[in-house]
Amino acid sequence: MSLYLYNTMGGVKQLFEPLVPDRVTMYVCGPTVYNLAHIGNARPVVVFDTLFRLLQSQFSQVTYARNITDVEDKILEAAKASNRSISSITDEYTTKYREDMAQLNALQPTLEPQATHNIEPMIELTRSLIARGHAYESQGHVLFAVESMAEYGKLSGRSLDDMLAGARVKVADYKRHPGDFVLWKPAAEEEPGWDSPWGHGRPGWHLECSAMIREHLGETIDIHGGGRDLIFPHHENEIAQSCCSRDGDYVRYWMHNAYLDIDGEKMSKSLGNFRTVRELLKSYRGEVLRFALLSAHYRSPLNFSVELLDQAEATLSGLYNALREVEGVPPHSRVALADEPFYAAMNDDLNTPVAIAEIHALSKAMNKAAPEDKLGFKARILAAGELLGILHQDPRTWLQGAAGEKGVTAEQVEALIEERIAAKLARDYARADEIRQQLLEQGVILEDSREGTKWRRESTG
RNA sequence: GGCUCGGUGACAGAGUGGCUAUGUAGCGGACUGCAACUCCGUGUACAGCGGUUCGAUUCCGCUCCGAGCCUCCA
Repeated sequence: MSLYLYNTMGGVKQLFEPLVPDRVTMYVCGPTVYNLAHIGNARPVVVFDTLFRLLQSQFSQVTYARNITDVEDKILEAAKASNRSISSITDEYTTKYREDMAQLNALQPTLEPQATHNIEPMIELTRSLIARGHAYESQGHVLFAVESMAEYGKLSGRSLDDMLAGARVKVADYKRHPGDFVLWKPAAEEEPGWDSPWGHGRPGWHLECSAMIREHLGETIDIHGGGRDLIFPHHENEIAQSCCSRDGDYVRYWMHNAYLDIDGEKMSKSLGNFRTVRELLKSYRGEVLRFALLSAHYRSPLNFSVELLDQAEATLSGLYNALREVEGVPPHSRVALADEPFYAAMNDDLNTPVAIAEIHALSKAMNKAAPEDKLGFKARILAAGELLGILHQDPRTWLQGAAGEKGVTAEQVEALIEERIAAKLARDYARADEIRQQLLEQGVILEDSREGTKWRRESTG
Protein backbone atom coordinates (compact mmCIF):
# COMPACT_ATOMS: atom_id res chain seq x y z
CA MET A 1 0.00 0.00 0.00
CA SER A 2 1.59 3.25 -1.12
CA LEU A 3 1.14 6.48 0.75
CA TYR A 4 0.57 9.64 -1.22
CA LEU A 5 0.90 13.04 0.38
CA TYR A 6 0.21 16.50 -0.93
CA ASN A 7 3.40 18.50 -0.86
CA THR A 8 2.95 22.24 -0.47
CA MET A 9 6.31 22.54 -2.19
CA GLY A 10 5.24 21.99 -5.75
CA GLY A 11 1.55 21.72 -4.97
CA VAL A 12 0.91 18.14 -6.02
CA LYS A 13 0.33 14.79 -4.42
CA GLN A 14 3.45 12.68 -4.36
CA LEU A 15 4.33 9.15 -3.47
CA PHE A 16 5.82 9.27 0.00
CA GLU A 17 9.18 7.59 0.35
CA PRO A 18 11.31 8.30 3.38
CA LEU A 19 14.88 9.38 2.83
CA VAL A 20 16.08 6.35 4.76
CA PRO A 21 14.00 3.25 4.04
CA ASP A 22 11.63 2.34 6.84
CA ARG A 23 12.69 5.33 8.93
CA VAL A 24 10.56 8.49 8.98
CA THR A 25 11.26 11.84 10.57
CA MET A 26 8.42 14.30 11.09
CA TYR A 27 8.34 17.70 12.73
CA VAL A 28 5.22 19.73 13.46
CA CYS A 29 5.07 23.29 14.70
CA GLY A 30 3.73 23.23 18.23
CA PRO A 31 2.34 25.87 20.53
CA THR A 32 3.67 29.07 21.93
CA VAL A 33 2.83 28.54 25.55
CA TYR A 34 1.31 31.73 26.88
CA ASN A 35 -2.39 30.82 26.93
CA LEU A 36 -4.81 27.96 26.36
CA ALA A 37 -5.00 26.15 23.06
CA HIS A 38 -8.16 26.76 21.07
CA ILE A 39 -9.91 24.18 18.96
CA GLY A 40 -8.26 25.59 15.84
CA ASN A 41 -4.87 24.97 17.38
CA ALA A 42 -5.99 21.40 17.94
CA ARG A 43 -6.54 20.72 14.26
CA PRO A 44 -2.90 20.21 13.29
CA VAL A 45 -2.37 18.19 16.45
CA VAL A 46 -5.15 15.78 15.52
CA VAL A 47 -4.27 15.72 11.85
CA PHE A 48 -0.59 14.98 12.37
CA ASP A 49 -1.31 12.59 15.18
CA THR A 50 -3.43 10.68 12.69
CA LEU A 51 -0.60 10.80 10.18
CA PHE A 52 1.76 9.61 12.92
CA ARG A 53 -0.49 6.60 13.48
CA LEU A 54 -0.68 5.90 9.75
CA LEU A 55 3.09 6.14 9.35
CA GLN A 56 3.63 3.81 12.28
CA SER A 57 1.40 1.27 10.59
CA GLN A 58 3.81 0.95 7.70
CA PHE A 59 7.25 2.13 8.77
CA SER A 60 9.11 0.53 11.62
CA GLN A 61 10.83 3.62 12.95
CA VAL A 62 8.89 6.89 13.04
CA THR A 63 10.26 9.86 14.95
CA TYR A 64 7.76 12.64 15.51
CA ALA A 65 8.84 15.89 17.09
CA ARG A 66 6.55 18.73 18.14
CA ASN A 67 8.20 21.77 19.58
CA ILE A 68 7.26 23.96 22.50
CA THR A 69 7.96 27.63 21.93
CA ASP A 70 8.74 28.99 25.34
CA VAL A 71 10.48 32.21 24.45
CA GLU A 72 8.62 34.77 22.42
CA ASP A 73 7.33 38.32 22.71
CA LYS A 74 3.79 37.23 23.54
CA ILE A 75 5.05 35.34 26.52
CA LEU A 76 6.98 38.33 27.75
CA GLU A 77 3.86 40.45 27.45
CA ALA A 78 1.80 37.89 29.29
CA ALA A 79 4.35 37.74 32.07
CA LYS A 80 4.47 41.48 32.36
CA ALA A 81 0.69 41.83 32.30
CA SER A 82 0.11 39.24 34.99
CA ASN A 83 3.20 40.10 36.99
CA ARG A 84 4.38 36.52 36.87
CA SER A 85 7.64 34.94 35.95
CA ILE A 86 8.14 33.71 32.42
CA SER A 87 8.73 30.16 33.52
CA SER A 88 5.61 29.97 35.66
CA ILE A 89 3.58 30.93 32.62
CA THR A 90 5.30 28.61 30.19
CA ASP A 91 5.21 25.74 32.68
CA GLU A 92 1.51 26.19 33.33
CA TYR A 93 0.49 26.35 29.70
CA THR A 94 2.81 23.59 28.61
CA THR A 95 1.16 21.32 31.14
CA LYS A 96 -2.32 22.38 30.15
CA TYR A 97 -1.51 21.95 26.49
CA ARG A 98 -0.38 18.40 27.07
CA GLU A 99 -3.47 17.65 29.12
CA ASP A 100 -5.81 19.06 26.51
CA MET A 101 -4.19 17.27 23.62
CA ALA A 102 -4.22 14.00 25.54
CA GLN A 103 -7.98 14.45 25.92
CA LEU A 104 -8.17 14.49 22.13
CA ASN A 105 -6.51 11.09 22.16
CA ALA A 106 -3.38 12.50 20.57
CA LEU A 107 -0.37 10.34 21.21
CA GLN A 108 2.63 11.84 22.87
CA PRO A 109 5.14 12.85 20.19
CA THR A 110 8.46 11.08 20.25
CA LEU A 111 10.18 14.35 21.11
CA GLU A 112 9.01 17.70 22.43
CA PRO A 113 11.98 19.99 22.17
CA GLN A 114 11.76 23.32 23.96
CA ALA A 115 13.24 26.45 22.47
CA THR A 116 14.97 27.58 25.65
CA HIS A 117 16.80 24.30 25.86
CA ASN A 118 18.20 24.70 22.38
CA ILE A 119 19.72 28.15 22.33
CA GLU A 120 23.22 26.95 21.57
CA PRO A 121 22.24 25.25 18.28
CA MET A 122 20.43 28.44 17.30
CA ILE A 123 23.52 30.54 17.91
CA GLU A 124 25.53 28.03 15.95
CA LEU A 125 23.13 28.19 13.04
CA THR A 126 23.22 31.98 13.04
CA ARG A 127 26.99 31.95 13.10
CA SER A 128 27.16 29.69 10.08
CA LEU A 129 24.75 31.89 8.15
CA ILE A 130 26.92 34.91 8.78
CA ALA A 131 30.00 32.95 7.79
CA ARG A 132 28.43 31.95 4.50
CA GLY A 133 27.36 35.48 3.69
CA HIS A 134 23.61 34.98 4.16
CA ALA A 135 23.25 37.02 7.31
CA TYR A 136 24.59 40.26 8.68
CA GLU A 137 24.74 42.10 11.94
CA SER A 138 23.08 45.48 12.23
CA GLN A 139 22.42 47.57 15.31
CA GLY A 140 22.62 44.59 17.62
CA HIS A 141 20.36 42.47 15.39
CA VAL A 142 21.38 39.66 13.17
CA LEU A 143 19.33 39.52 10.02
CA PHE A 144 18.94 37.05 7.22
CA ALA A 145 19.57 38.66 3.85
CA VAL A 146 16.79 37.40 1.61
CA GLU A 147 18.47 38.69 -1.52
CA SER A 148 21.32 36.31 -0.87
CA MET A 149 19.07 33.38 -1.64
CA ALA A 150 18.00 32.87 -5.21
CA GLU A 151 15.13 30.55 -4.37
CA TYR A 152 13.65 32.61 -1.57
CA GLY A 153 9.85 32.48 -1.84
CA LYS A 154 9.64 29.10 -3.50
CA LEU A 155 7.40 27.45 -0.89
CA SER A 156 4.81 30.21 -0.76
CA GLY A 157 5.04 30.92 -4.47
CA ARG A 158 5.87 34.55 -4.25
CA SER A 159 8.76 36.62 -5.43
CA LEU A 160 10.57 39.35 -3.59
CA ASP A 161 9.05 41.79 -6.06
CA ASP A 162 5.54 40.62 -5.19
CA MET A 163 6.26 41.06 -1.54
CA LEU A 164 7.57 44.55 -2.04
CA ALA A 165 4.53 45.45 -4.08
CA GLY A 166 2.28 44.57 -1.23
CA ALA A 167 4.46 45.79 1.58
CA ARG A 168 2.32 47.27 4.29
CA VAL A 169 4.91 46.94 6.94
CA LYS A 170 7.07 49.82 7.77
CA VAL A 171 10.60 48.76 7.26
CA ALA A 172 12.96 48.83 10.19
CA ASP A 173 15.95 51.00 9.40
CA TYR A 174 18.41 48.29 10.33
CA LYS A 175 17.27 46.11 7.45
CA ARG A 176 19.08 46.14 4.14
CA HIS A 177 16.08 44.68 2.36
CA PRO A 178 12.50 44.98 3.60
CA GLY A 179 12.12 41.21 3.49
CA ASP A 180 15.10 40.53 5.71
CA PHE A 181 14.09 38.83 8.91
CA VAL A 182 15.53 38.62 12.37
CA LEU A 183 17.67 35.70 13.45
CA TRP A 184 18.80 37.21 16.71
CA LYS A 185 17.60 40.30 18.46
CA PRO A 186 18.94 42.28 21.35
CA ALA A 187 17.22 41.95 24.71
CA ALA A 188 16.81 44.76 27.16
CA GLU A 189 18.55 44.32 30.47
CA GLU A 190 15.46 43.13 32.31
CA GLU A 191 14.31 40.89 29.51
CA PRO A 192 15.26 37.25 29.31
CA GLY A 193 18.19 36.64 27.09
CA TRP A 194 21.30 34.70 26.42
CA ASP A 195 24.87 35.71 25.80
CA SER A 196 25.87 35.47 22.20
CA PRO A 197 28.59 36.71 19.89
CA TRP A 198 26.20 39.61 19.19
CA GLY A 199 25.50 40.48 22.78
CA HIS A 200 22.74 39.69 25.23
CA GLY A 201 19.70 38.71 23.20
CA ARG A 202 17.16 36.16 22.14
CA PRO A 203 16.33 34.27 18.96
CA GLY A 204 13.95 35.37 16.27
CA TRP A 205 10.78 33.37 15.82
CA HIS A 206 11.83 31.23 12.89
CA LEU A 207 15.19 30.20 14.20
CA GLU A 208 14.16 27.60 16.74
CA CYS A 209 12.52 25.19 14.31
CA SER A 210 15.50 25.13 11.97
CA ALA A 211 17.92 24.66 14.81
CA MET A 212 15.92 22.08 16.71
CA ILE A 213 15.21 20.01 13.63
CA ARG A 214 18.88 19.81 12.91
CA GLU A 215 19.72 19.13 16.53
CA HIS A 216 17.12 16.44 17.15
CA LEU A 217 16.09 14.98 13.80
CA GLY A 218 18.95 15.63 11.45
CA GLU A 219 19.93 17.81 8.51
CA THR A 220 17.14 16.58 6.29
CA ILE A 221 13.75 15.47 7.52
CA ASP A 222 10.94 13.79 5.68
CA ILE A 223 7.84 15.68 6.78
CA HIS A 224 7.28 19.11 8.22
CA GLY A 225 3.76 20.09 9.12
CA GLY A 226 1.76 22.98 10.46
CA GLY A 227 -1.12 25.30 9.73
CA ARG A 228 -1.47 27.04 6.40
CA ASP A 229 -0.75 30.38 7.90
CA LEU A 230 2.76 29.25 8.66
CA ILE A 231 3.68 28.84 5.00
CA PHE A 232 4.70 32.44 4.88
CA PRO A 233 6.74 33.75 6.47
CA HIS A 234 7.56 31.08 9.02
CA HIS A 235 8.31 28.05 6.89
CA GLU A 236 9.69 30.08 4.04
CA ASN A 237 12.19 31.54 6.46
CA GLU A 238 13.01 28.21 7.99
CA ILE A 239 13.93 26.98 4.55
CA ALA A 240 16.11 30.01 4.02
CA GLN A 241 17.91 29.49 7.31
CA SER A 242 18.46 25.80 6.96
CA CYS A 243 19.26 25.58 3.30
CA CYS A 244 21.68 28.50 3.32
CA SER A 245 23.58 27.34 6.36
CA ARG A 246 24.86 24.30 4.58
CA ASP A 247 24.24 22.27 1.44
CA GLY A 248 21.49 19.78 1.03
CA ASP A 249 17.74 19.46 1.47
CA TYR A 250 15.89 20.61 4.54
CA VAL A 251 12.38 19.15 4.29
CA ARG A 252 11.21 16.67 1.69
CA TYR A 253 7.42 16.91 2.18
CA TRP A 254 5.73 20.06 3.43
CA MET A 255 2.20 19.59 4.75
CA HIS A 256 -0.22 22.28 5.83
CA ASN A 257 -3.67 22.01 7.27
CA ALA A 258 -6.44 24.48 6.55
CA TYR A 259 -8.07 26.19 9.50
CA LEU A 260 -11.36 26.22 11.24
CA ASP A 261 -13.92 28.79 10.18
CA ILE A 262 -16.58 30.32 12.31
CA ASP A 263 -19.33 31.98 10.33
CA GLY A 264 -17.12 31.94 7.29
CA GLU A 265 -14.22 33.57 9.06
CA LYS A 266 -11.01 32.05 10.29
CA MET A 267 -10.95 31.23 13.96
CA SER A 268 -8.07 33.10 15.46
CA LYS A 269 -6.78 34.60 18.59
CA SER A 270 -6.59 38.04 17.08
CA LEU A 271 -10.21 37.97 15.91
CA GLY A 272 -11.31 36.74 19.31
CA ASN A 273 -13.76 34.25 17.80
CA PHE A 274 -12.12 31.18 19.26
CA ARG A 275 -13.25 28.47 21.66
CA THR A 276 -10.66 26.86 23.84
CA VAL A 277 -10.33 23.11 23.92
CA ARG A 278 -10.58 23.22 27.67
CA GLU A 279 -13.90 25.03 27.54
CA LEU A 280 -15.32 22.68 24.91
CA LEU A 281 -14.30 19.65 26.93
CA LYS A 282 -16.78 20.68 29.56
CA SER A 283 -19.60 20.00 27.12
CA TYR A 284 -18.14 17.44 24.74
CA ARG A 285 -15.91 14.48 25.14
CA GLY A 286 -12.48 14.70 23.58
CA GLU A 287 -13.35 11.98 21.13
CA VAL A 288 -16.22 14.10 19.81
CA LEU A 289 -13.87 17.01 19.20
CA ARG A 290 -11.38 14.74 17.50
CA PHE A 291 -14.02 13.15 15.28
CA ALA A 292 -15.37 16.56 14.31
CA LEU A 293 -11.87 17.69 13.33
CA LEU A 294 -11.40 14.60 11.19
CA SER A 295 -14.77 14.89 9.49
CA ALA A 296 -13.30 17.21 6.87
CA HIS A 297 -10.18 16.67 4.82
CA TYR A 298 -7.23 18.37 6.50
CA ARG A 299 -6.59 20.68 3.57
CA SER A 300 -10.16 21.95 3.49
CA PRO A 301 -11.51 24.63 5.77
CA LEU A 302 -13.90 23.20 8.33
CA ASN A 303 -16.96 25.06 9.48
CA PHE A 304 -16.92 24.90 13.21
CA SER A 305 -20.15 25.12 15.17
CA VAL A 306 -22.19 23.53 17.90
CA GLU A 307 -24.14 21.72 15.19
CA LEU A 308 -20.93 20.17 13.92
CA LEU A 309 -20.12 18.81 17.37
CA ASP A 310 -23.64 17.54 17.94
CA GLN A 311 -23.57 15.75 14.61
CA ALA A 312 -20.18 14.29 15.46
CA GLU A 313 -21.48 12.99 18.75
CA ALA A 314 -24.58 11.48 17.16
CA THR A 315 -22.51 9.80 14.50
CA LEU A 316 -20.06 8.33 16.98
CA SER A 317 -22.91 7.06 19.11
CA GLY A 318 -24.36 5.32 16.10
CA LEU A 319 -21.09 3.50 15.55
CA TYR A 320 -20.68 2.65 19.21
CA ASN A 321 -24.22 1.38 19.26
CA ALA A 322 -23.44 -0.97 16.41
CA LEU A 323 -20.28 -2.15 18.18
CA ARG A 324 -22.20 -2.80 21.38
CA GLU A 325 -24.57 -5.11 19.54
CA VAL A 326 -21.73 -7.42 18.75
CA GLU A 327 -20.69 -9.17 21.91
CA GLY A 328 -17.12 -10.13 22.47
CA VAL A 329 -13.76 -8.66 21.74
CA PRO A 330 -12.14 -9.67 18.50
CA PRO A 331 -8.93 -11.62 18.95
CA HIS A 332 -5.77 -9.67 18.33
CA SER A 333 -5.62 -11.10 14.88
CA ARG A 334 -4.08 -8.74 12.43
CA VAL A 335 -6.52 -7.03 10.19
CA ALA A 336 -4.96 -7.01 6.76
CA LEU A 337 -4.85 -3.25 6.46
CA ALA A 338 -3.57 -3.33 2.93
CA ASP A 339 -6.85 -4.86 1.75
CA GLU A 340 -9.07 -2.36 3.52
CA PRO A 341 -10.85 0.42 1.63
CA PHE A 342 -10.50 2.70 4.61
CA TYR A 343 -6.76 2.16 4.54
CA ALA A 344 -6.66 3.08 0.88
CA ALA A 345 -8.49 6.30 1.73
CA MET A 346 -6.03 7.10 4.48
CA ASN A 347 -3.14 6.50 2.17
CA ASP A 348 -4.60 8.93 -0.32
CA ASP A 349 -3.29 12.04 1.39
CA LEU A 350 -5.11 11.26 4.61
CA ASN A 351 -8.62 11.33 3.19
CA THR A 352 -10.40 10.99 6.51
CA PRO A 353 -13.93 11.78 5.25
CA VAL A 354 -13.75 8.85 2.89
CA ALA A 355 -12.12 6.68 5.56
CA ILE A 356 -15.03 7.49 7.86
CA ALA A 357 -17.50 6.66 5.11
CA GLU A 358 -15.78 3.27 4.79
CA ILE A 359 -16.23 2.70 8.50
CA HIS A 360 -19.93 3.36 8.05
CA ALA A 361 -19.97 0.82 5.25
CA LEU A 362 -18.34 -1.73 7.55
CA SER A 363 -20.82 -0.92 10.28
CA LYS A 364 -23.72 -1.43 7.95
CA ALA A 365 -22.29 -4.70 6.69
CA MET A 366 -21.76 -5.85 10.25
CA ASN A 367 -25.38 -5.18 11.11
CA LYS A 368 -26.52 -7.31 8.23
CA ALA A 369 -23.92 -10.04 8.58
CA ALA A 370 -24.54 -13.56 9.80
CA PRO A 371 -23.76 -13.92 13.52
CA GLU A 372 -20.55 -15.82 12.92
CA ASP A 373 -19.22 -13.08 10.66
CA LYS A 374 -19.92 -10.14 12.92
CA LEU A 375 -16.77 -10.35 14.97
CA GLY A 376 -14.67 -10.07 11.86
CA PHE A 377 -16.36 -6.82 10.91
CA LYS A 378 -15.96 -5.56 14.42
CA ALA A 379 -12.23 -6.19 14.25
CA ARG A 380 -12.00 -4.23 11.02
CA ILE A 381 -13.98 -1.33 12.43
CA LEU A 382 -11.80 -1.18 15.50
CA ALA A 383 -8.65 -1.32 13.40
CA ALA A 384 -9.91 1.59 11.34
CA GLY A 385 -10.88 3.46 14.48
CA GLU A 386 -7.47 2.97 15.97
CA LEU A 387 -5.86 4.50 12.93
CA LEU A 388 -8.10 7.54 13.34
CA GLY A 389 -7.78 7.60 17.10
CA ILE A 390 -11.48 6.97 17.69
CA LEU A 391 -13.77 4.15 18.83
CA HIS A 392 -11.24 3.02 21.44
CA GLN A 393 -13.66 3.09 24.36
CA ASP A 394 -15.90 0.38 25.64
CA PRO A 395 -19.22 0.98 23.85
CA ARG A 396 -21.17 0.70 27.06
CA THR A 397 -18.98 3.27 28.72
CA TRP A 398 -19.45 5.60 25.82
CA LEU A 399 -23.18 5.16 25.48
CA GLN A 400 -24.02 5.28 29.14
CA GLY A 401 -21.59 7.92 30.23
CA ALA A 402 -22.39 10.88 28.01
CA ALA A 403 -20.88 14.19 28.95
CA GLY A 404 -22.24 15.71 32.10
CA GLU A 405 -23.91 12.58 33.38
CA LYS A 406 -26.46 14.76 34.97
CA GLY A 407 -29.71 13.32 36.21
CA VAL A 408 -30.22 9.69 37.01
CA THR A 409 -27.38 7.40 37.94
CA ALA A 410 -26.71 4.12 36.22
CA GLU A 411 -28.00 2.30 39.28
CA GLN A 412 -31.29 4.17 39.18
CA VAL A 413 -31.66 3.40 35.50
CA GLU A 414 -30.99 -0.29 36.08
CA ALA A 415 -33.52 -0.37 38.89
CA LEU A 416 -36.20 1.23 36.75
CA ILE A 417 -35.44 -1.17 33.95
CA GLU A 418 -36.01 -4.08 36.36
CA GLU A 419 -39.28 -2.59 37.42
CA ARG A 420 -40.31 -2.07 33.84
CA ILE A 421 -39.48 -5.66 32.90
CA ALA A 422 -41.71 -6.81 35.74
CA ALA A 423 -44.47 -4.53 34.55
CA LYS A 424 -44.15 -5.87 31.04
CA LEU A 425 -44.38 -9.44 32.25
CA ALA A 426 -47.53 -8.44 34.06
CA ARG A 427 -48.75 -6.87 30.83
CA ASP A 428 -48.93 -3.56 32.60
CA TYR A 429 -47.86 -1.62 29.50
CA ALA A 430 -49.12 1.64 30.90
CA ARG A 431 -46.59 1.41 33.72
CA ALA A 432 -43.89 0.23 31.34
CA ASP A 433 -44.42 3.19 29.04
CA GLU A 434 -44.54 5.50 31.99
CA ILE A 435 -41.07 4.35 33.04
CA ARG A 436 -39.77 4.70 29.53
CA GLN A 437 -41.13 8.21 29.32
CA GLN A 438 -39.76 9.11 32.72
CA LEU A 439 -36.27 7.98 31.73
CA LEU A 440 -36.51 9.70 28.38
CA GLU A 441 -37.14 12.96 30.14
CA GLN A 442 -33.89 12.34 31.97
CA GLY A 443 -32.10 11.77 28.69
CA VAL A 444 -32.08 7.99 28.84
CA ILE A 445 -33.22 5.93 25.88
CA LEU A 446 -34.28 2.31 26.31
CA GLU A 447 -33.89 -0.38 23.72
CA ASP A 448 -35.70 -3.67 24.17
CA SER A 449 -34.28 -6.69 22.46
CA ARG A 450 -34.34 -10.45 22.74
CA GLU A 451 -31.37 -10.33 25.05
CA GLY A 452 -33.01 -7.86 27.35
CA THR A 453 -33.21 -4.12 27.72
CA LYS A 454 -30.23 -1.94 26.87
CA TRP A 455 -29.97 1.72 27.57
CA ARG A 456 -27.92 4.71 26.58
CA ARG A 457 -27.83 8.35 27.30
CA GLU A 458 -29.06 10.73 24.68
CA SER A 459 -26.40 12.77 22.95
CA THR A 460 -26.33 16.20 24.39
CA GLY A 461 -24.49 19.29 23.46
C1' G B 1 -2.58 46.57 -4.52
C1' G B 2 0.37 41.60 -4.96
C1' C B 3 -0.07 36.22 -4.39
C1' U B 4 -3.28 32.05 -3.42
C1' C B 5 -7.66 29.12 -2.50
C1' G B 6 -12.75 28.23 -2.51
C1' G B 7 -18.39 28.39 -3.74
C1' U B 8 -21.88 20.77 -3.60
C1' G B 9 -28.68 18.98 -1.27
C1' A B 10 -31.73 21.35 5.74
C1' C B 11 -26.58 20.87 8.03
C1' A B 12 -21.52 18.73 7.78
C1' G B 13 -18.64 17.00 3.89
C1' A B 14 -16.02 13.61 -0.22
C1' G B 15 -15.60 12.82 -5.20
C1' U B 16 -16.05 12.24 -10.46
C1' G B 17 -16.08 14.02 -17.80
C1' G B 18 -21.36 9.69 -18.37
C1' C B 19 -22.36 5.02 -12.83
C1' U B 20 -26.12 5.88 -4.94
C1' A B 21 -20.38 9.33 -1.79
C1' U B 22 -21.02 9.18 3.42
C1' G B 23 -23.03 10.99 7.99
C1' U B 24 -26.62 13.95 11.02
C1' A B 25 -31.56 15.74 10.70
C1' G B 26 -36.51 14.97 7.96
C1' C B 27 -40.19 11.93 5.52
C1' G B 28 -42.43 6.87 4.13
C1' G B 29 -42.31 1.54 5.06
C1' A B 30 -40.77 -3.23 7.63
C1' C B 31 -39.77 -4.82 12.57
C1' U B 32 -41.90 -3.62 17.81
C1' G B 33 -47.38 -4.39 22.85
C1' C B 34 -45.65 0.95 22.12
C1' A B 35 -40.84 2.66 21.29
C1' A B 36 -35.69 2.53 20.42
C1' C B 37 -32.10 -0.07 17.54
C1' U B 38 -31.72 -2.19 12.78
C1' C B 39 -33.13 -2.81 7.76
C1' C B 40 -35.55 -0.96 3.08
C1' G B 41 -37.02 3.37 0.48
C1' U B 42 -36.97 8.71 -0.10
C1' G B 43 -35.16 14.59 -1.56
C1' U B 44 -35.20 18.56 -9.71
C1' A B 45 -27.10 19.22 -4.75
C1' C B 46 -23.23 20.69 -7.44
C1' A B 47 -23.04 30.00 -7.41
C1' G B 48 -24.31 32.38 -12.44
C1' C B 49 -23.29 32.93 -17.75
C1' G B 50 -20.73 31.28 -21.90
C1' G B 51 -17.24 27.68 -24.31
C1' U B 52 -14.92 22.69 -25.37
C1' U B 53 -17.42 17.74 -25.69
C1' C B 54 -21.77 12.75 -28.06
C1' G B 55 -22.13 14.18 -22.79
C1' A B 56 -19.74 18.82 -17.50
C1' U B 57 -21.03 19.48 -10.94
C1' U B 58 -16.15 17.64 -12.81
C1' C B 59 -12.06 20.87 -18.21
C1' C B 60 -11.54 26.33 -20.12
C1' G B 61 -13.07 31.62 -19.90
C1' C B 62 -15.82 35.49 -17.73
C1' U B 63 -19.11 37.39 -13.81
C1' C B 64 -20.82 37.45 -8.81
C1' C B 65 -19.74 36.03 -3.80
C1' G B 66 -16.46 34.38 0.10
C1' A B 67 -11.88 33.26 2.50
C1' G B 68 -6.54 33.21 3.40
C1' C B 69 -1.45 35.08 3.19
C1' C B 70 1.44 39.61 2.39
C1' U B 71 1.95 41.87 10.21
C1' C B 72 1.70 37.81 15.87
C1' C B 73 -1.61 33.61 14.60
C1' A B 74 -2.65 26.24 13.61
